[in-house]
Amino acid sequence: MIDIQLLRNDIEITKEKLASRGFELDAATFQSLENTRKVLQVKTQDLQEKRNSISKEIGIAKSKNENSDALMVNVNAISDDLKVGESELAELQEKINQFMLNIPNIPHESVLIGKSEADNKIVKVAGEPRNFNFKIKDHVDVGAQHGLNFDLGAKLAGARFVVMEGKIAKLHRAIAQYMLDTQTDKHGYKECYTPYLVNSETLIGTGQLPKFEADLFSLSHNESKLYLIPTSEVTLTNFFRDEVVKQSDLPIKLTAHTPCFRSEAGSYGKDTRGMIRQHQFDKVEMVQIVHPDKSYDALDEMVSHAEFILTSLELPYRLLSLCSGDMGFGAAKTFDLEVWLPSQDTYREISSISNCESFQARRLKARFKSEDGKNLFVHTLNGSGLAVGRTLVAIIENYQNEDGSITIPKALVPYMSGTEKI
RNA sequence: GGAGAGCUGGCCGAGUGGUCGAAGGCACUUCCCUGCUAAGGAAGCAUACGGGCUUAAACCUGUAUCGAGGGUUCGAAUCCCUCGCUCUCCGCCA
Repeated sequence: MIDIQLLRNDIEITKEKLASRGFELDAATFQSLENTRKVLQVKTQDLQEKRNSISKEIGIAKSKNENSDALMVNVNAISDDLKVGESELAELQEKINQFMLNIPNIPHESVLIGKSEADNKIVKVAGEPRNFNFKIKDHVDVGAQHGLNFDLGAKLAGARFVVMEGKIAKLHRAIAQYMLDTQTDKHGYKECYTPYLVNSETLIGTGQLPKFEADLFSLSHNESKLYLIPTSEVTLTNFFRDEVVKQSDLPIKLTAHTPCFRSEAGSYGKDTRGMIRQHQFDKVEMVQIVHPDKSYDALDEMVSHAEFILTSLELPYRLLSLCSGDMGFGAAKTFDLEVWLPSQDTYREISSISNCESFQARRLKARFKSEDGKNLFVHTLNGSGLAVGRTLVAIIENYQNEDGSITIPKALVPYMSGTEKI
């Protein structure tokens, strides 16, 4: 959620900034809601004040055994107006709240203005795509003989699900373990295990709801509804919902390896082959909760933490700075890491690292107590470190051999019980 | 699944219809005293959102908040209903 004061004070400037990411702010609606709110709130609070003070007098009168009939008449006279005012005000505030919840974050000033991924800026290209002296296969074909089974996934659950068996399942696990160990032991994140099902408040906190319900899987439980997490950013960041942490506790760095569930509504026909786009995939997520002055340093740091995985796995990649039109709903600035996929002759996203500034914190009421005793919103950041499934794809393709075997990247050999090739 | 107990400020904990945003204690902040440490004394110390004033802050003022939501009442932390969560016992269970 953006700061409502930005709309009260500088709505035209804010509207312009939001337009750069393709969001049209309905300023007229906001201003009319806001004008009504102001009048109604003052009126209602005024009536409440009257009721409270008369009620207090009644209490005093009763305790002295004095007659309070006249006071009762007074207070009854305002009660109808008050009831109407209170309910209208509540309704109006809910409308304003919904309006605010549907506004995306404002891009940081360093973000390039652009419409789509075509306008993203390549910051860095690292590693050399390997020269193959044989006809390469994609990960589906190479993986098939190692236990990567899409037919079985489809049989059990439908399209966009996969079963891994044998060595490929072990490699998948090895990748996740390696990432988790690296982010904890080397980069100082605290390892966490979290629920895979969450309630709607949690998803509102990180911004998936109310706007992106269609992207989520959900299930009903008793009277309520639970959602499968689309990323552990959701659970890790929500640790701090309604919390005030000490300034000295910052920065807080958390990581988790979890499955992620996405309905992929609206991506029909996209990446239908292979495991680039699955309903269920594993990811090692990094989250940082930081002081507002430090969030852009933290962003750079997190990019380097994700890059380290690619570098140490010796996978060619590039780093992109996303333009305003391609960023996610809650992000003020985002870097994507893309890994080289030889079968597609291109780079594909394998990590996305965002600074949400105070956007999520405001929804979450996640604050820290500053040195002068004030409660201020923290800044929240999240990034993949990395997507496990896509890393598996990248390894299968980049490390494939002519005979169909796959060389295990050096960094993963210890996690494969010493196996150097499968 | 059955039975019971509970949920109050950063923490502990009083408060069963009225001057309660909430006693008391701990922690914390400032000051005083004490030639270290310790002890003692005074004051302050929840959050959110409005309105006023203001460049802003400070400040003044109002409203709301005692797990959440609804109800009764002139008035609810306190009474009623629904839900959530925690704990104890029983049953079942990986």
